[in-house]
Amino acid sequence: MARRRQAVTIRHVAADAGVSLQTVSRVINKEPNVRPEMMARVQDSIARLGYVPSIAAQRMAGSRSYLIVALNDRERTIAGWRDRQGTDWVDQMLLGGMLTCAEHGYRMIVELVDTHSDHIERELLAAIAAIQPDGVILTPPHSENPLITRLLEEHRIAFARIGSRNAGPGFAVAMDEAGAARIATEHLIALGHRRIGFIAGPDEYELSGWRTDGWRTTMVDAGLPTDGLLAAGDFGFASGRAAAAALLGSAVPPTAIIACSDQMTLATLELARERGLDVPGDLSILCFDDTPIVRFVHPPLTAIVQPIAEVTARAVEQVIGDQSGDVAEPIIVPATLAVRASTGAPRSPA
Amino acid sequence: MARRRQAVTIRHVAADAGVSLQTVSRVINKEPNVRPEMMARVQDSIARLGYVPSIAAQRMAGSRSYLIVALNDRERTIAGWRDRQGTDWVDQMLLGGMLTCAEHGYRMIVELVDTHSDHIERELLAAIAAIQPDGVILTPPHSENPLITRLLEEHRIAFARIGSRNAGPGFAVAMDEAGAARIATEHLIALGHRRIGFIAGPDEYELSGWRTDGWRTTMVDAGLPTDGLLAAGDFGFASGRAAAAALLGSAVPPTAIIACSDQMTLATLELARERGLDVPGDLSILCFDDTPIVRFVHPPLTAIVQPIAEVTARAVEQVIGDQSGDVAEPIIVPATLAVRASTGAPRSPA
DNA sequence: CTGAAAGCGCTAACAC
DNA sequence: GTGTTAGCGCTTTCAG
Repeated sequence: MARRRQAVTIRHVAADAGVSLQTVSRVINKEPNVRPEMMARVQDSIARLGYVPSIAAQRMAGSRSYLIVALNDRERTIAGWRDRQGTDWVDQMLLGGMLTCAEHGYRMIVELVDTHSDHIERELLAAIAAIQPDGVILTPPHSENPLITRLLEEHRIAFARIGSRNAGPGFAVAMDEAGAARIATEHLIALGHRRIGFIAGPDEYELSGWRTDGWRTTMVDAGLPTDGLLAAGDFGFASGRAAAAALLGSAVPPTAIIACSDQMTLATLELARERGLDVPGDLSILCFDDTPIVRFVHPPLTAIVQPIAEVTARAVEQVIGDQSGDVAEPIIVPATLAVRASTGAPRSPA
Repeated sequence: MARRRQAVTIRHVAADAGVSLQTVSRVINKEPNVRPEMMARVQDSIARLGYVPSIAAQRMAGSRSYLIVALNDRERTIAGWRDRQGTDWVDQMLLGGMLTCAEHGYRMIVELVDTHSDHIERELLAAIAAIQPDGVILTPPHSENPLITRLLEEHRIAFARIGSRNAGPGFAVAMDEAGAARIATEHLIALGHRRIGFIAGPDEYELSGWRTDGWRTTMVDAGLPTDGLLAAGDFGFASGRAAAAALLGSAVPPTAIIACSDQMTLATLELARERGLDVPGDLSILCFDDTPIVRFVHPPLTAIVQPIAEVTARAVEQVIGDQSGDVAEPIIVPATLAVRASTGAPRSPA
């Protein structure tokens, strides 16, 4: 390795433009109180010399590091990568996060830490000490981890909690779960369905409740029944099968089912197929997560598209723009619906 | 934002342990010539105080930045994320890259730059100046971009070229394309196929040639014919369809086809289906890329699994360990085969 | 509005 | 073996 030194530093620029270091610094940081004429001269030198400030030096001198850390759960993230099921949560996070960071001259560093671990505080502190990020983006399940949020708060590092709506330290940025459930339900109602089943997620996740509420409210608003149309799962395949079996086994089974995870939806599809139900003729199926697997199955599933990229982008904006102090309202980003072949009008009007 | 300062610095540690800054520095950097007793004392202080060196300060003082930049093509990467086809190239890169970096106390920063752009040099220089990475991992198509490799070489930054085998500056780390083609071909031969078609990629990509060679050599070694069994595509769906049509339209059509991209393979599958060919009964199909889409299609496709994570891990190791000077041989990582339902014994022995 | 001085946390080079 | 000195590139004071 070469002993590397900055090729062109602020000193070169200052010399070239015939001004002091300080003036160059002011121009770089877009500070006021610089004559346009000076500014132009300095910027010209910067461009000509191809000068770019060293973030290490900037950080050292007490300014920003222009680094944002995206904190992901180690176990979960690695498992997702190893399984290769095509889940692109991280990719969408990068899409929204990196590009937004870049727009503001920042960079994003992905950091994996164990949520369960008792030394999570040490891990986080080490990352903060080493990187000295200007902000941190928390992803589930870190977003709700008080050990983490407290630490960040104490260290006065701006952070956002993705998937969280609770007020509290840091910015909460989440998808509109209830709204998504409403969109899904309304889509089915518009197709003519009246008995719409809902396979909810586990209670541990707050979002499960929001989604269920969204479905229920929409049904009630439309004057439709909800009794016997709600079943709970744990996001896993087996639980989805059981829930679907319960719904389809009732006296007057639903003509459509919304399931809150791709696995539960696939389970529902499998069960429907086994029972000789045509999809969507006999049963419309709607998935609450637009993973690739959901698109390549037959028929391709109508699905709620989670705006991960958008949510992350908003989170980054908040963190970068942090005019700290004001307790911001949670930011809620709307979801959209990808209509595919698994939903259609019920064959026999219910 | 708080004006943040390092909570606990090398100075605190030195004071706590009652030694000089330099001694602490030596311990941190595992330098020799420190008495075990001193070392223990310092390490105790470090642990107790929870000290972690600031990479900014380390870098400033002329040491390493412990940062590795993974340079990806902007357009391509973003398109992949937006399309959401489930391609997990980036994820696999992160899996291999981040974990290997972490093992060595490094961190990986993903950087997107435009290959086509004429200001690519400026973009790269800006990234280098800002981040001052200790190494760079080049991914296709950057790996073969002389503008990039020359720049890196001039700046004496260690780098690896993923997917490249040419000697030259930087470390070349690639999948064993020929070996993969051999594995694929041998798998089909073992099943009893004698007429095995091959849909190659475009010539612009060197790997196309390596794969074709692997197939041809294996066929010849087995005493099997290759005439009329090779067709070329451009990795896209349409070209794959045309190539498959050409192969299947010949006087004695192949009983198996290997296609060099998922799109071309899917095109082959579609064509087979349209022609009423049973897969794998009438036609075995093997894909040269194990993307999620390939796994969820019916039947799931037997596919070559590209060891992206492993390749990236090796690339990072090379870059970090860079004992520069020695022109290292290209590192070739073997591929594996995921056997699924799209390949089987030919119905009628050819 | 601009400049000069001091120092961020750490390591290289040199003393002892 | 260990400590001391000087500075990395930049921004923060504080003067002019």
